[in-house]
Amino acid sequence: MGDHERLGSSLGRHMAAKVDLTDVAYLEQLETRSDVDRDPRERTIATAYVALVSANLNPSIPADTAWCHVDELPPTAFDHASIINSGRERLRAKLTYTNVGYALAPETFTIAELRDVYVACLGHAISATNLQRVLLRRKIIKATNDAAPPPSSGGRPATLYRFAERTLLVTDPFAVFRPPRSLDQERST
Amino acid sequence: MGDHERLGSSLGRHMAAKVDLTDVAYLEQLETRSDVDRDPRERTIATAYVALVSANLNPSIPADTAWCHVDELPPTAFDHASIINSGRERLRAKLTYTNVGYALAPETFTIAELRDVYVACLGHAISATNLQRVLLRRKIIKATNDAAPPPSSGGRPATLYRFAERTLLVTDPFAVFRPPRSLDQERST
DNA sequence: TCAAAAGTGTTTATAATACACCCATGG
DNA sequence: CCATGGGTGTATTATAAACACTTTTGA
Repeated sequence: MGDHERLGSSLGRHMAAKVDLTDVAYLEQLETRSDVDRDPRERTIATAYVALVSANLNPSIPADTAWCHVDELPPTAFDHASIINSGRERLRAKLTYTNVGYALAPETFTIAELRDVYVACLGHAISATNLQRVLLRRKIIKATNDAAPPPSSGGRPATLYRFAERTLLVTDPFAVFRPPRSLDQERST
Repeated sequence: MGDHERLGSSLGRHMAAKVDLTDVAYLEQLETRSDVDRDPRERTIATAYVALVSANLNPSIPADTAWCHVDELPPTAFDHASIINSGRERLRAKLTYTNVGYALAPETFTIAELRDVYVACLGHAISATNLQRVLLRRKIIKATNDAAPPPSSGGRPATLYRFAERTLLVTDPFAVFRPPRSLDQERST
């Protein structure tokens, strides 16, 4: 890292240089690991980040690098597996109470495509029907006037949707212990 | 920090030495700040932690240190205000989906006492009635057979409660996008 | 006209909030 | 017996999951 650089921007520079990942749509610091023996060769401290890129991009990567499905990761050195797991948990949580999905989806997409992205992140099946309802109710996505052509096997054309905002918004801040509804809010309902 | 020490244990050592805070019930890493000019004197990187202690403790602290209500903090140097705010948000969120309150409450307590702790953390009013219901339903707290004596002004004695577990448990992992209920789980209901 | 895929209508379940009311105590 | 707080019963509201059914397309 350069002496006059922040950790985040340093990371962006390295990713662009090494793996051609110039279109990181969302970057979030995960955690700093300081275990004395995380690397047996020498004392290191590592600050990990989560970087999200659109699922339709396929940036060229060097021969010693590869894309992996989280459930099929090769064995990793040191505490890397634990860090990856921690990152996935963070993403899983954020998908449920923010609009962070915008960073994983292309500009426009069908609900089925978005469902696949969510399934990959969450690790369990979810229905396109309910995904659509939830995201529409929260006004996280909205329908465009376009539709995707059906596959050659036939089928109804799928409406294309887009994310309403492409910056992080917390849409469900209070799961419980909500502050009492103020009179202002009551009037607006 | 010692060369052979983790960040967390180093922190514990410093807090015990400087502010007599030996009974930290919960410690969690918050974030690492690396802004180039966070300290104008020299380039520093700071990893911040959130430490929770029981609200009934009142450890002795040196003259240059003081307990402050979050809403009445004195002006702070560098990016400290922003870090403190970030820590409070973290605590607020964790109180809503984990049992982390155990780290802020004494062994036994009345619902009214616990309510005051929650109010201080969340920053808005919550009713003792609803707090009790939610925490009981989630099995985060349970009633003891004891009761606290009423104040001299009279009143019904308050049941004393305790936290069921005193280690971190995530009680509400899936706000939405829950995995489909398996047949196993269905049988057990 | 049938299969495939998308989307809607409607029911059900769950969890939290709101609030009226009852209980137990000290003076 | 009344003021003071604690606690319970119950209605309301909000949100999401489940699933049957309808729509729109290609062959």
